[in-house]
Amino acid sequence: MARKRFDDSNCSVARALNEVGDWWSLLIVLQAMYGTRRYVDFQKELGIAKNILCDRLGRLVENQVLTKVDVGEHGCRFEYRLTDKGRELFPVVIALRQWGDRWNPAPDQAPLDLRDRASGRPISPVCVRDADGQPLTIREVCLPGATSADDPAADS
Amino acid sequence: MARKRFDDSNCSVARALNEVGDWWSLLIVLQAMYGTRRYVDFQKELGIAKNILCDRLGRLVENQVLTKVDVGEHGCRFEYRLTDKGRELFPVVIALRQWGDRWNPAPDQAPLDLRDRASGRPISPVCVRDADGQPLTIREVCLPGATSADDPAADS
DNA sequence: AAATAGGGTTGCGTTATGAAACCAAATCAA
DNA sequence: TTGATTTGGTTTCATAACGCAACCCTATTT
Repeated sequence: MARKRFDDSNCSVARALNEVGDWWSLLIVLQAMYGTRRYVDFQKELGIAKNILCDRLGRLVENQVLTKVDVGEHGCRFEYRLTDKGRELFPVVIALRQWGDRWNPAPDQAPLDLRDRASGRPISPVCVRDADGQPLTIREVCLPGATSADDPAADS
Repeated sequence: MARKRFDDSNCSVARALNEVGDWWSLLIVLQAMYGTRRYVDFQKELGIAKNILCDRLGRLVENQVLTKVDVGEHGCRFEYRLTDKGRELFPVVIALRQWGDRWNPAPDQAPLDLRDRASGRPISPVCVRDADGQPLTIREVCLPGATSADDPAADS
């Protein structure tokens, strides 16, 4: 009946998706990372329905991904700002962006490249690394959650 | 009316979410990374409704995240296997898992730790790195998609 | 031939989403 | 001081998605 939630799942991915796993939440976080803070700006940038935006902002605040701050300006009374928790979604968002750019490139534009503010050089692809910083593929990692002895990476 | 899709969005995150941004798709990919390949096993492990599972598997195959392989075994005629595209969601899934473990730890169990299969040592936290491999926070990265000059990382 | 298992599809009721209308507080303009 | 604007919502309602159970078809065992 009700959409399944994963609050009590023993899988941390499921618990994470419970907070930012719907269509809009992660896009709101992304937009916040781009600097958007105000309700109307989220609405304009994302083209999201107002009621859905209210719901998602409220839920993100509730889950402490955003904080709602009263700034007493003209008709701009609140700002939604990333918390540390929200800010730490940065690798998730960037990994997703890189994946999207790699496998579903926009037909008419170059992928946006992110650069180190200090050096101006492009950032590296986000990847899983071992303790020494060497990149690891899925084949080289033990996945304790695995339910079979099969190689999860095989495709033939 | 219709749920919004982002096929033609100029944002690669939105395009990525279009393929794996719903409640179930990324969990199916995760389960596939754990080694699950068969329809019934996905259903058992995830507790997902059969019609939804059909829809999601079909969509993931359509988007070339999984391939459907006919293996002529007893009552186990198909396997769904990760493609290269699907396998490259590894950093996304791991980053999300680490975020979930850090900010929403399961009350009754230790976070599953992933280890380098070769050395047996735990993997590093997934993070965004500069060209030299040094970790970068959001404050140290230029975000060309930014719509304002505000510091997106500020929380006060 | 009958039972079983895998892999679905179909109905049906509940929930979520999207668009537009409406509402209320605070500010700005006249 | 009155009225128009802006921000940040809530309400209403139609449509789409989800969850569950029941059913179906094929292939394989027994």
